[in-house]
Amino acid sequence: MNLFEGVSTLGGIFVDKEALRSGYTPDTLPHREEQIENLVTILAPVLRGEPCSNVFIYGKTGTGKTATVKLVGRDLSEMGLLRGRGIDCVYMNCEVVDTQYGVLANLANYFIRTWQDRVPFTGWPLDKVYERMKQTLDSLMGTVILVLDEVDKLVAKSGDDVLYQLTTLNDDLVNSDMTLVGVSNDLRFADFLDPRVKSRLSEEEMVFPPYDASQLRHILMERAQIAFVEEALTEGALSLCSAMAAQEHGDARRALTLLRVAGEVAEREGLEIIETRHVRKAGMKIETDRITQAIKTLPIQSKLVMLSVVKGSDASASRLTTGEVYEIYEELSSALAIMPLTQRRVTDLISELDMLGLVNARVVSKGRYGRTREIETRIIPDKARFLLEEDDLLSHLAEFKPKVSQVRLM
DNA sequence: TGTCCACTGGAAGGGAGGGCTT
DNA sequence: AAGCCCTCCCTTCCAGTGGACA
Repeated sequence: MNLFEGVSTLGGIFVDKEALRSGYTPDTLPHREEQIENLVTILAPVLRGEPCSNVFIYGKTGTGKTATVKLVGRDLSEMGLLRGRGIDCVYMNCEVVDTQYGVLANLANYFIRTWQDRVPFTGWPLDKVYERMKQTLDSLMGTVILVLDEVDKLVAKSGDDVLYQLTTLNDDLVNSDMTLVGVSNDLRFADFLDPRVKSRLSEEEMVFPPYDASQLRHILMERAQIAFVEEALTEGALSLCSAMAAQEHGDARRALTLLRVAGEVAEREGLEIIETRHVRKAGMKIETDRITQAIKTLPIQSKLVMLSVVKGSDASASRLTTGEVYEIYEELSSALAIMPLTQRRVTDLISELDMLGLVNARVVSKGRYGRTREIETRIIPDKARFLLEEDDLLSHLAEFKPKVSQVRLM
């Protein structure tokens, strides 16, 4: 008997699952008509071969910023083609490309077709990369719209030098011109920029408000029609999805993921209909998957710090201070015979764990007894321990009890 | 009101690792 | 092979800080 004999050839619940994924760009974006029109007006001069203003777009995650920019970019390039104007829309996510070198090299490589001419991912001096990028763009004799998504991540990591370079690029270009579209979900981001960069980058500003529950419901309904077979989605499940996402600052991306996972859960149960319980299950599954993934992919030192927090909170009811976590960390390091990092570095790792949502760390002042951070795990300790001890190296620490926390118990 | 603790978090810089150029 | 550049991870140094306590 074949192992796949029992698997149905019919799609089950889904017709086109892609419609619920974050990379999908639909043909219409409900409740973003105003923003789309705005962006079209700003970028329209490009079609007449005139320069247009740089744009800065703000809005929380899942408010349709990226989808709007991609949709407008796609139509603009198409219209350019029809009218015989070369318009290229280059999209870059600065969470992935987060260095000056990376942005310049990727921009150049987007247009370079031959391997031997491409900019290597490291190795060249920056001015050489800039020069190659400039030449490449100039040889296009057209317009480039560069979209820098999550641009705040780029600036946080590499400063605003690259933005300055890009905003002044037009002065260096003879045959082509470039327009920058910066996208950020941090509203105060521009305040930290060099004033020259700020004024050049935000010639036009747009703000994307969060969706409310009824708007989310409408968006989900439209996508569900593409994604699911008819009648697969119940009213209750739809409402619950939009309500849950509306609670999380109106995040449409989350709502769509919730719907997709709910569909997968129902499908796995062999059902052809999605009910509210599937949405609830999906909500829990997404969160567990996120945590599992986050812990498993931590570098070893971060895992060790995380384990120190878990072992520390095992032994003590009160929250741990940075100093206590570091003492446990030192013990664990010596048990594994690895060189411990400095406390300074460990504080940074704790901040990273905090940002990943794996621990809670807040700065408190204990007056005479100093200023420190109070740290506690945000995950069920047994679950965290289980995931951490899956690491070969850390599995040796399963029975290890730190001395420090034993002292604290008395 | 001033002191002092236990850090926080910024800045600078070292060095390993990846890759290019000559 | 030597010299250079950039990024990443880390250390070292140190000014700054909130609030309990004397």
